[in-house]
Amino acid sequence: MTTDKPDAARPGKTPDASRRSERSRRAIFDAALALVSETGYAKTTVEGIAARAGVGKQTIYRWWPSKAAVLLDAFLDLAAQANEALGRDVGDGEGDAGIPDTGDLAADLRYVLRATVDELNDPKYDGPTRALAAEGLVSPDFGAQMTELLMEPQLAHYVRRLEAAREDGDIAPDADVRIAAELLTAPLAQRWQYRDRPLTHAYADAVLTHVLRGLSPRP
Amino acid sequence: MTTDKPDAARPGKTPDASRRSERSRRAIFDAALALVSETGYAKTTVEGIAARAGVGKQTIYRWWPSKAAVLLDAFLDLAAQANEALGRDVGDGEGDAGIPDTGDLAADLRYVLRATVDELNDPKYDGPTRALAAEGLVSPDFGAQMTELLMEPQLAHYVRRLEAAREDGDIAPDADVRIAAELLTAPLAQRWQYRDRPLTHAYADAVLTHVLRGLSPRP
Amino acid sequence: MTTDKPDAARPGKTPDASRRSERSRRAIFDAALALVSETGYAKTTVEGIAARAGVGKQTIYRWWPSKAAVLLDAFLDLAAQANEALGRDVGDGEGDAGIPDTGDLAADLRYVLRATVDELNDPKYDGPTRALAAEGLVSPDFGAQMTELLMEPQLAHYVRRLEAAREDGDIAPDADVRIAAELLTAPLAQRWQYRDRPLTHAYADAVLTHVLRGLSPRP
Amino acid sequence: MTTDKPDAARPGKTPDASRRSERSRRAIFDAALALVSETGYAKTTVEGIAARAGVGKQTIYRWWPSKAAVLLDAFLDLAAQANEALGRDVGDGEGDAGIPDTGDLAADLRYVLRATVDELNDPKYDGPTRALAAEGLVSPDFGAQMTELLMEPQLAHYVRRLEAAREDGDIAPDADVRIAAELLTAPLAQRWQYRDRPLTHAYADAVLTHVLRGLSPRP
DNA sequence: TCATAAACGAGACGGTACGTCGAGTCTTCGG
DNA sequence: CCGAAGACTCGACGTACCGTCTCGTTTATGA
Repeated sequence: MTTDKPDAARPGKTPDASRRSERSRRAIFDAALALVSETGYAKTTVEGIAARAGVGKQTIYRWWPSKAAVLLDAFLDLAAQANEALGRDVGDGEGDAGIPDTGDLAADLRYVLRATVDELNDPKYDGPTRALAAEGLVSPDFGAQMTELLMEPQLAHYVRRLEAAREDGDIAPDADVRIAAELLTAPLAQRWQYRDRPLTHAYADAVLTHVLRGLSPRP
Repeated sequence: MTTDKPDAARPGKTPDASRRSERSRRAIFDAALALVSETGYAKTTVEGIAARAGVGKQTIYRWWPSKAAVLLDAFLDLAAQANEALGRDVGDGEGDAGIPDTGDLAADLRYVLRATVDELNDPKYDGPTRALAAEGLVSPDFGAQMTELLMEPQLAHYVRRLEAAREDGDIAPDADVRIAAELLTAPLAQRWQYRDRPLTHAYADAVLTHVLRGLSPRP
Repeated sequence: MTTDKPDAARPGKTPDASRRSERSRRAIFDAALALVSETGYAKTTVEGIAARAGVGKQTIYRWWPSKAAVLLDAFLDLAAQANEALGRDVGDGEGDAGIPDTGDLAADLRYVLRATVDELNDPKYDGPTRALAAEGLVSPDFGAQMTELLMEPQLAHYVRRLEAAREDGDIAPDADVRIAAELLTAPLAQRWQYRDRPLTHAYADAVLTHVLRGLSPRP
Repeated sequence: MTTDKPDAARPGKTPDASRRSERSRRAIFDAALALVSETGYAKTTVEGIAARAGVGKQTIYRWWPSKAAVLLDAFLDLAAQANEALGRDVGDGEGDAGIPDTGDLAADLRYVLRATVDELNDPKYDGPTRALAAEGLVSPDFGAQMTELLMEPQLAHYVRRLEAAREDGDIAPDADVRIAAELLTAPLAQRWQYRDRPLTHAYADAVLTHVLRGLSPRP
């Protein structure tokens, strides 16, 4: 779930992960998220995180290669905690619970899309999310990690639910579920990114309606 | 077309735009774009741009408030040049030509979507575009400017073409053309951003197909 | 007189000395000397000097290669000022005034040796002098500079005065004036260095007596 | 002979000296001397010594308060070994053997002064000696220890030999033997320190000649 | 047509943060 | 149960850029 695997990834001496201070790790995550929320990503410095966490700078550089990596880990940790709190921690600990399948495709998707909207609007997530997205846009390696750890798992849930729907005959047999998933999520992300129009439940519902219309089986 | 309007916007003494050196302006744009392409946005510095352009640092700070603003202007300038080269410089110089209306909605949209794909895949645009998007994600003011100057005009073209189609009866009268426009462009942007799947003409066509199916008038 | 000649000595870009801020230079000297006196050399940091002088660290590193070099310059400056204050600024500005020649060798030497004792006992000079001597002991290049700029000129004065005395027949014609000069100064320096016995005028006089006895012309 | 007496000197828990590893002690001395000789005092670090000695850092800090103290001990140990090798280890283990008294004062002094010159020129001793002297110059406590343990015993030998000579009538009865001792040793130390002129047997002989001339009894 | 005021190149300045190094302390584990 | 190993906090290092501020040097009107 985490990214701090310097085992073989980074050059130089490899620190002994078994001796790592969990106390410091937590403090660093808390400090990083707090600072990004309070002052924005650009003004958040490694030095600041260390000071706020009551930790030596070296303890950060020992375990992460960059500010962005710290934040990604902190964010993943946050997400993991959230899932755990939901009592839905299933399977291999990968966390996310998937999309419910009540038999009513529209209702199920509406539920998760609205949840996504709420999350994107939550200031607690907004700052860090923007920071990560920005970093991922600009640095390919980091972006690859984000896509793999955050984005694709998310899309996979949609794909699975849509596949189930296709088997149930709820959507056209020739529909491309991957594309359908992207049609559902991308517009929300774009509104969030552009910031010029409100990102609301109503908007999510409208997107859903249009997409489902295109997926419905022909008579 | 450009953003350098310190006339009333910035505090302090206003430089006399009429005496501005066009030579320096061009050199700064070229240097900025080159450096972003070559070394990435993060490693591009104002000092570096100035050195490469053979220009004093102050000449940059005199006309732009930040590295991002320079790049945005450089990018807009690049786009303007591209449009001019196409011989389509119409109207007030806003440049973009809009979406052709041949009567065949699918064909028209396919054309522009494919062009968008090509542009996103062009390394000349990729670096600066990512840099700008990243900056916009993280700094609201800058993002607002980007949305207003780059994104919304783009979406507006889709909206206009789709409205025309609706009047022609090519799509359902109750379709929300704004949402339709977002459904068309957002998935492409997302693929470009995620970087884990190829962004191809075929993909654009598939997205188009799915969206149009949802828009088609009911019999 | 000063050491800051990066013209050809240091690698990288050479700063333009003509644009140098005299204000900063003075502030750095003052801060450096004050800190060394107050807290000792080891606890004096470049960062501390910069802060105390109200100067950016880079402004120090731009002009000096190390803490020790700053201090050497500060010290030379101090000495130059002292000489200037004495109204004895003669010749090429090298400052030092030489040893008086009243015709009475013993009296002349006693005068300067006692002055040296006073200087070594002056807390204002003690700290910086020890710091410089320590640095010179350990780093050959720096030591060479010190010897050349501080020590040898000093010895040269004694040598000149002794040569005059030899010509006057005040000391044996076969006496080695260089060695005599070293015999006069080295014991004082050693007492100062060892710190376990007081360095007094009486001591200087006693050394002088013994040395002169060895130099006196045989009857 | 050694300095490691944390018994009452240092705060905190006193380690049990009886269980101390002689193996580690030796390894630390060897490593310290080797590193100082090879890379200089400033670049020698406690971490480096520990690594080279195959010893934990704590094992050094348990027994010595500072890098300089380690080196002083190592140096004293080296000197003790040298004396032992000469088979002259007499008395309380203080080591040094004193100056021979063959009846020929000049010859005896020449012998030890030349030996001193050789020692100062020996690269094995040069590095550590400079390091210790530098530290002693700058930190009074350490300097006091050095003076007491290294310098004064040395001078005492000269004083004793000169007193014997005075009793034998070889030098003037009113000569100050302490000052004479300093006149003999200080110039050598100074040449070694200044490094700009060769420190040779001839130089030692010349110093000796001048000093003895001053000491000789008046006819 | 030239005087003069501006924009310009250059780059030193006071700062902030970087990423690294070592000091000295504290904890864990193996012989 | 000592000692190697090494992670920890702390603080300074020397570097890179930031954005501001002079410096002469063009340059391009407008008197």
